[in-house]
Amino acid sequence: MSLPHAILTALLEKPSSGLELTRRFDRSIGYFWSATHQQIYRELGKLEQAGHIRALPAPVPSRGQKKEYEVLPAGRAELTDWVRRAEDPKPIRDALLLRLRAAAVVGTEGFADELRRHLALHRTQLDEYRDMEDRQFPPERRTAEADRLRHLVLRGGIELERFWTAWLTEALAEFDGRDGPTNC
Amino acid sequence: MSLPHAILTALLEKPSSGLELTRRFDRSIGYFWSATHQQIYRELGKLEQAGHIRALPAPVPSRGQKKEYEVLPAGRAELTDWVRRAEDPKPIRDALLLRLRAAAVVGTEGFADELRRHLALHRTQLDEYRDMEDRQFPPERRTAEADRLRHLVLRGGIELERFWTAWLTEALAEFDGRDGPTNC
DNA sequence: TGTTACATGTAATACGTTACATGATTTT
DNA sequence: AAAATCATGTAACGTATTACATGTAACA
Repeated sequence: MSLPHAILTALLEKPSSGLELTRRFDRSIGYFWSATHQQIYRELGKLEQAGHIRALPAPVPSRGQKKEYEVLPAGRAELTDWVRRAEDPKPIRDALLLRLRAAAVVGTEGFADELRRHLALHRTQLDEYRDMEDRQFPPERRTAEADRLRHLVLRGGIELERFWTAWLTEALAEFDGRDGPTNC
Repeated sequence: MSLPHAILTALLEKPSSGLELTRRFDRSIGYFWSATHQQIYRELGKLEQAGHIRALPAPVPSRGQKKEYEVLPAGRAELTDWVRRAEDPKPIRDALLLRLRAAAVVGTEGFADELRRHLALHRTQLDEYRDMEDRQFPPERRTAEADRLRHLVLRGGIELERFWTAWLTEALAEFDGRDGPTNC
C-alpha cells in the first residue's frame, strides 16, 4: 500500500493537480514508483475522503477544470508514521528472468534479440538518469540534507539500471559465445 | 500476465501438485517470481479450463487429495509464444526508495535502523543464493545448455541482491557519516 | 466551427493479499 | 481419539491495467 504515500510525498514537495502529479510520476518520481493517471485520480479521491489532503479553493469547481491539492496535517502524520514503520522488502517478480527460465525449457530461438532490445532500453534509461543527476545534483548542490537524500534515491535508480545493463551484457555473451551473433 | 507462464514453466520442468508448486515457488522459482498457494490454485483452475494443463488421473479425485498436473501441447505452445513475444521491462516500483524520498520530506528519524535491517535481510538472501549456486551449479554442471541458462537466471538474482547490499551500505555511510551510528 | 491540447473522470477486468474453511493422513 | 500436518480450496478486499467517456480552453 504505497501509492497513497507516494502521492502524499509528491504533494508535500509541491501542491499539484492530478495531471501535474501524473507528469511527475512519469519523470522524477517514476524512477522508484510508477503510476497512471487513473490510479492517481482514484487515490486522490480516497485521500480527500480520508481527510489526508484537500482541494485548494478554486474559482470554477467543475469537471474539466484544474484542481490543486495540498496535504493536511493528518496526511503528513500518516506519511511520517509509514516512513517509521518496519516493512520487509517484497520478493522479486521479474518477467525477463522468468522468460529466460522458460526459454531454457521451450527453446531460446529469437531470445537473444529480445535481450539486445532490453539492453538498449536500459542503456537509454541509464543515460537519462545520469543526465538527471548532472542537472539536479551538481557537486555544489550535494550539501543540504534533503538534496543528499534525494540524490541517494536517484543513485539507487542508476545502480539498478547499471545492474541490468551488466547482467544483460553477461547474458548476451553467453548466447553469442555459443550460438553466434545471429543465434543461428 | 506472467503467473500462468511461471506455472507452465514449473510444470514442464516437473509435473507437480498445487502444494508442490507452492514449495517450488518458495525456493528456486522464488528468486525471480513469487506466488502464494491461493494464487497458484486459482491459476491452476484457469489453466485447466483453458486446456493448457490437465490433472493426471487419480485413484480418488476428491477434496484434500493430492492432484498432479501436467502441461498439454496447447500449454507448451502458449508458453513458447510468450517467450518469443516482445515485452518491455516494467517500470520500477520500490517501496524502500520511495520511503527514503518521503523521509527526505518528513524527517529521517529511525530510518537508519530500517536500512540496517534491510541490509541484514539482503545479505542473508545473498548468502542463500550463493549456496544454491555452489550446490546446483558446480563447475562441472555448467556445460549443458539448459543448466547454463538456469545458472544465468540465478546470477541475476545474485547480482540483484549484491546491488541492494551495495546501495544500502552506501546509504548507511551517508546516514552514519552525518548523524552518527545511533542517528542522534 | 473544427481540431488539438489540457484536464478529470468511469467501467471493466485482471492480478495480488489476507483471512478463513474443509477434508485426508499421520502421529501420539 | 486428539492433535499436527498435508493438501486443496473460498471469500473478500485492495491494487493495477486497459479502454473508454466527458468537459474546457486555445487557436487556426
